[in-house]
Amino acid sequence: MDTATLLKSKGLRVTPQRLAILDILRSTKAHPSVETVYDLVRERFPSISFNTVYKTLQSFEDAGLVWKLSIDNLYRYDGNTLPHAHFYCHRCGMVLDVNGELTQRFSEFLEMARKTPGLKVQSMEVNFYGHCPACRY
Amino acid sequence: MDTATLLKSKGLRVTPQRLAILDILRSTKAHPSVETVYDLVRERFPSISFNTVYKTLQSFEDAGLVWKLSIDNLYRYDGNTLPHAHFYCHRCGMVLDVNGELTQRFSEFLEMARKTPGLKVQSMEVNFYGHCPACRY
DNA sequence: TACTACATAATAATTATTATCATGTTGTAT
DNA sequence: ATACAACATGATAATAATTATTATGTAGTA
Repeated sequence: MDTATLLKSKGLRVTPQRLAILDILRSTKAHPSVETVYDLVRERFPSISFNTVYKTLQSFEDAGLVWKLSIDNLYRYDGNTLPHAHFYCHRCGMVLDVNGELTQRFSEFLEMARKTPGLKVQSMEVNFYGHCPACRY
Repeated sequence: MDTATLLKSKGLRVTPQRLAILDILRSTKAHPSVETVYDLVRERFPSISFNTVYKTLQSFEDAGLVWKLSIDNLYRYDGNTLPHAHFYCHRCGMVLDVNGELTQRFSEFLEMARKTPGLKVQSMEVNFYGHCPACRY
C-alpha cells in the first residue's frame, strides 16, 4: 500500500516528514533507533528536529504501523509488524530478524503464554544475543 | 548452597555487602532493578553506595550468579539463572516468571536459533507484556 | 478561504546507567 | 599474628537515552 494511504487509513495526518519517516522504516531491515532514523531523515529534511522524529515514531507505534523493540535497553523501530524474533550483536549493535522455523513457533509461544491464568498478555518479544556473522571470531 | 560458599566458588570476594546483595536476589522473585536492590540492602547497610550495588550486581552477572534482564528498557536482576520467560505488567511495572509448558519449550527455542547459519547465539530473552492479575480490568 | 486541531522545531528536563578516584577491606603469604 | 597487594567500597560526577514544554506552522475540513 502507498505510504500516504497507509497513514490515512490509520487516521494519521499526512505530512512530508511523516512520509519520509515511514518510508525509511518500510524500506529498511536495519531496525534503526530514533537517533538513526533522525540521521537518515535529515538527509532529505535537514531542519527536522529530533523531537519530531521521536513523537512521530511514537504515534506510528500507537497506530500499529511499526513495532517498537526493546533490545539490550535500547529502543529500535521495525517496519515489519508481523511476529518474529530478533538477534542483537553485542559487538557491533546490529539487529537482525531471525527467520525460519522459529517464526512459525513464535505465535504458538504467544498462545501458550496467553493460557497463563490471570495474565492479560498483549505482546511478546524474543531476543537473542551474541555475535553476528561479521563479528564472529 | 551457602551464599558465602557460592561467592567463593565463583572466585569472588566475600564481603558483608556482597552477602547481603546476593541474599536479596536469592530470596526474592520480584526481579528488582539496581535501584530496588539498593533500597533493600540499605535497610541493613544504610551507608552503602549505589555504585557498590551497581558494580556488585555487574560482577555477579559476569560470574553467572544472576541474570541481568532487559525488560521494557529497564535492567532487572533475577537470582534464578535457569532458562525461563518473563512477563512485564505495563501498569504496575511488576515482573513475573512465566512457568509451565513454556519453560520446557524455552530451551528448544534457543536450540532452534543456534542453528541459524553464521550466528553465534549466547543468550535469549523472552518477554511478554500486558497486565498482571492485580492490574487486569 | 478561514479555522481548528494537530504537527513541528527548538530547547530543556528527566531518568537510568556507567565512570572516576580516594579510601577501606579481603585474601594470602609470610 | 602481620603485612601487603589486589580488589571492594563510597562519594561524587559524567554520560547517554528518553521524554517533556511551548511557541509557531501546517493539514484537513467546512
